[in-house]
Amino acid sequence: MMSAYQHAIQAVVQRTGLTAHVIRIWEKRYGVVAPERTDTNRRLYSDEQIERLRLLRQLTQAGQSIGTIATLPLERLRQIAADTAGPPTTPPGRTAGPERDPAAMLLEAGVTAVRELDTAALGATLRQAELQLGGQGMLQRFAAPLAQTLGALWRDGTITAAHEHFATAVLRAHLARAVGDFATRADAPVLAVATPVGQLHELGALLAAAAAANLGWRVIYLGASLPAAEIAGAAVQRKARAVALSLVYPHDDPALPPALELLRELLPASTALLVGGRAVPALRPQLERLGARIVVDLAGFGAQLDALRLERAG
Amino acid sequence: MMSAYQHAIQAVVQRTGLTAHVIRIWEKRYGVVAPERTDTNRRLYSDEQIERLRLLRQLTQAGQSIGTIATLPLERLRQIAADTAGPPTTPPGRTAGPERDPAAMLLEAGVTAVRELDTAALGATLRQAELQLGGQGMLQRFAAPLAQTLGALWRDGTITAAHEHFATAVLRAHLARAVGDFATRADAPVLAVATPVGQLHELGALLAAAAAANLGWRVIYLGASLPAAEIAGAAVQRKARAVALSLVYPHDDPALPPALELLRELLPASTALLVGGRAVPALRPQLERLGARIVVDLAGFGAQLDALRLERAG
DNA sequence: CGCCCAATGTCTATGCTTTGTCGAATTTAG
DNA sequence: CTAAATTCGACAAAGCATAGACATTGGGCG
Repeated sequence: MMSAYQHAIQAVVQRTGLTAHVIRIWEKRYGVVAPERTDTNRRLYSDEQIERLRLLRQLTQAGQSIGTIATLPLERLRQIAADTAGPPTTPPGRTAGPERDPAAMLLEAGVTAVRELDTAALGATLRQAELQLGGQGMLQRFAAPLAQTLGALWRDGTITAAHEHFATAVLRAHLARAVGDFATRADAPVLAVATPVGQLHELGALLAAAAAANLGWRVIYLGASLPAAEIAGAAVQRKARAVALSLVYPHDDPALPPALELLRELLPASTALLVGGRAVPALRPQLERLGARIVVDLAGFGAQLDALRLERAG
Repeated sequence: MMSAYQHAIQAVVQRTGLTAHVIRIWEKRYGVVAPERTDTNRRLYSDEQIERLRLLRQLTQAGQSIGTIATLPLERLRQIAADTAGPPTTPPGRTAGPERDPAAMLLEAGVTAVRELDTAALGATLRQAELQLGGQGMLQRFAAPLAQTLGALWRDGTITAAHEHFATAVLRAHLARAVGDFATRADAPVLAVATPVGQLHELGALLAAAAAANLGWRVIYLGASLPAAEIAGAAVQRKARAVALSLVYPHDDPALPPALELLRELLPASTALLVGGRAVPALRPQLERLGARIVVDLAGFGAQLDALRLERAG
């Protein structure tokens, strides 16, 4: 998703919740963005421009007037969004270090904060990551790798379950905030995200939830370890277009296959089933039989969501 | 930071909870603030002015008269607000609302949002509660009762586990944000919050964590279902002054008493053990023998924390 | 004790600004 | 060929500002 691929205006509409009319008039009146054009004069937006529009919408909904924020640079918008949401007392004072890869440095800082069980430091690092990398960037280049790294450190005993729980709690808070912040359009498709019974690791599910929200879906995040019937019930109640599951550990829980079976059975055929996580390879035959869509990483997940949207739209 | 950015009046309305009318009339009658103006005469407020207005609103709601505090310097307002917020915020004067209790209405809205799995609505209600009731008020009069209510509705089958998980996830995000955002002093005492193995309900623990953060503690939130050794390890690593446990369900887990025993044994004597939750009565004899401090509600929890602080300080 | 007034929040009326929406005429995609 | 995008112009809804009226409340004071 961080590709240089250019999006048509309709995609921007879906991701931002703005109408095409508003996007064009903002461009005309305030010079909000200057999209590329095709040979035939269609607008083509970059990911960065989309993020900018998304922030502008978020801020105008928070009471800022479009006329005055329209021309501010992207980082400024991110910053204003950050302290408009949070308390005014936010003096992070942290300065970016040397030149190296920002994501790598942030990761290092994150791991250190987790080792030291330092809530404030981890929170600051997350905010920093969002500021420097943007929404999707924070997810794909910071949060997801951090979760991976912590999982590895936990398995080899370098950190304890307490550290892992701690990190989960803090990450959770930030990711969940992202899910809620994206005030999407009322007609956006609905996605339910959960983890089946016995699957206690919920970071993957949260990453998926945040990524989907970022793509303009309305997300119902149900948390970890839910019975299939409950997941299906929620999905049906909200007429979800899709259900996303994260399967991480244990890989070989005997309760898992029947739960998946039951879930697919209880869901209407029009509701897609997306499954991702470290435990997926072992279940591949069953998943394919059930018609589940297998997700390999966050970028792939985004692609699947886009595809789903088109299927239904067409 | 160099936030020289100026906000439109609508943003001030959303961030202070005042109406535009009141903001203007306060300016006119008392010279509360002197916002910049645009070329077209619109008001532009700085972050500092917004903070001032927010404090003024908070104080007038606590019974102060606007006329007498309108012109006080910002420093003084902060100071008064800090004093006023000290005890459980019970505005002495105008307690009897002309309409119904605002907390009750918010609760109703919250329950409805949960029933409908509406992330945005629940988030909005939470923000509303924080604005109307203040930090501690939101916790004691909204979040805690909401958790109670949802627990009851779940036990009698009115809502499903999915609803409960959903609500937990959203509440978690908001409460955890409160934990992380509080800019606490580096010398504040440390509190570790968790739930022992087998105890999956973490809302109580989160409420405790948020309340403690609100009172100026540095909180390490470890989440649910952690082995005693892990909890103790984290507490020792960070030299926690106290460990808070929330015990809700099951009441009669046979693994619980030994876990508590072990935890107390692993913790240094200087670390207090605070225990609360619905499962506490059944364990009272053991808890008393262990010297644990029993917490009955959030207000009591706050009192215990204050006491702990004094003990060590004095 | 009762009356009046100062304090304070709410509401209306009027004139500008700002901002979102719509329609029409064309062009392009699929 | 139908659906969607583009530009341009016009329009209407909502928001903001000023001034002033009005309702309520809580004392202060005769």
